Amino acid sequence: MSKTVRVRFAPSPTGPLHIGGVRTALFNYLFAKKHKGTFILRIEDTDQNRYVEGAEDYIVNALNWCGIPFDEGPSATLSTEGKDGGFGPYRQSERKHLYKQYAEQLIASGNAYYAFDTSENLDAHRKDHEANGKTFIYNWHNRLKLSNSLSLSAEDVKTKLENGDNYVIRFKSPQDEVLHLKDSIRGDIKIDTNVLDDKVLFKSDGMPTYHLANIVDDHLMEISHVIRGEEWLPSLALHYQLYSAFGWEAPEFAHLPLILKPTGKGKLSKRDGDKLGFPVFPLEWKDPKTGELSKGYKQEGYFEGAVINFLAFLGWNPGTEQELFSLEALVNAFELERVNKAGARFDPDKIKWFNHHYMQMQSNDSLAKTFQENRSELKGIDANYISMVVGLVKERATFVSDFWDLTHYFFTAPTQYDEKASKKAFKDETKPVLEELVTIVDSVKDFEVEPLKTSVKEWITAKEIGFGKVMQPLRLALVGALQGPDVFDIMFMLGKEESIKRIKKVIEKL
RNA sequence: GGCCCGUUCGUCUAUCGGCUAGGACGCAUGGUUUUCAUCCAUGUAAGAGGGGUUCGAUUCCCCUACGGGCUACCA
Repeated sequence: MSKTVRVRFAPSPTGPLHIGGVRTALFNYLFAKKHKGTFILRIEDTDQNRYVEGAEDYIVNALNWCGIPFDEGPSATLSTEGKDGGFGPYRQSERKHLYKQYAEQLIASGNAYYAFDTSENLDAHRKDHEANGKTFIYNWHNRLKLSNSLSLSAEDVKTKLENGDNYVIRFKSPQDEVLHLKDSIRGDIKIDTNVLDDKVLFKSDGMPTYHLANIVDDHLMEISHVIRGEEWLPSLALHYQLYSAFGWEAPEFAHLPLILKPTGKGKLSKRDGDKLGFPVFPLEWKDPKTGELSKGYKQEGYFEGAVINFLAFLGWNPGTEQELFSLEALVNAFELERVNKAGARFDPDKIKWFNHHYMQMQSNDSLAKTFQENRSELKGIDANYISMVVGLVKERATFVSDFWDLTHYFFTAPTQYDEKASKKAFKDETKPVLEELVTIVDSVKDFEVEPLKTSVKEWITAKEIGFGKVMQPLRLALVGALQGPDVFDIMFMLGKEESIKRIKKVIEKL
């Protein structure tokens, strides 16, 4: 890899960035950083009809949240500022003026031509062919029978253009050639040009299509490696031909495998998330038109490191048995050659597993802070206390949102006791035992975990009461259910007074 | 329909001609925790099918099947 690595992530601002798009961005980022290269964000907004307000901001915010910010990209109104590396602008709509000359250059060199067919006309042809069991391909087979600068006389063409007739510019796909395409992940691919059609390069609305804009921009921005989703593989032949027609050196291509639905057929879509209850977007998204709200990983309580770590392993692996990787570690380990060919199913269980691990790496303080922000019950409670409580339960949690169920009894006394457990633990003989326990607990001068534990245990042993007869009712009195961390940890956190209060409450009931 | 890509445990995957096919998620069982969870241990389960090539194929080639993508003046 001798040349300077410059890669780009080129999404369309047609909505929130899909998790598959995040994966593509991630692989581009990892590759760039691994080779000390540049990661570029380019906004492909050549289709004005599909433009969605806020989508570009969303993309930038999503990349930032994931910790994979771009080095060069559009100057946004947000915190990212402009990051022009001298290759801007980075929005294709702002580069509009550039493309037409390149399309015309192709016409001049005989690689492209004007076409005047209406979409209605073309649709009719397609339907007609389909009805006869044939496939309509706009190429050398029939381009002379259609309305374009190849079939029409020079004068007709001139008149049409001067009259301002609608026209598109199409690539003139060659006849009887075999193209040899290269893909770093898939190896060599051979394509017969006879099955290719004359793709539209320049639209009648004055904008280039993806194909033209993409090639021109990649060349102008000196992109060295194009890493994109597998859905672009069928376009690779056209793109190769475009580079060749311009006389430009093509970058290296790598087509990433797709991310598939957890179950069933097809690639992962927005609906899967709604149906199966997991997000398919990094950040929450509210559709500006319908007002519909889509869940985001961030808001659902996933840690960005966990999401990135999980995504990295969808279609790639380091070849070792290590699975937990920080972003830096991923950068070091990443190799394009180790990317898989086959599509990977999205596994919601696995990403939760990652999240559980990343939870353990978070500091109690930062977890406590989010916890406190998310629960109104915690307003005004000492941050240190919450932090200690979190430390006691975080190993059993996957999300911060699990905390409340796990810890509510640290903040509010139980109002009811688990029915089944009560029947088992609260017996007639429990009352005198608990009464005596109160005096034991009360007598502990240094109310710390160890002295408390020793006093209670010594008492149980000496009186031969039996641990179960004390511990079960005690836990029930404190927690309200038979769950949670060590009872003595809980008592210590609650303090002597509150602990006794809760035990007495049970005594009254018995 | 046409074209292209793919195919190892249920899922993510290792293996670059020598395999008792390894790991992780999930699931199951046991241990720890006098609770629950965590954790630990063990177990469960796989190279689509058929032809070649080879001393030997999960690995290389071909066919079939299946899966996926593309087939717009969308990206």
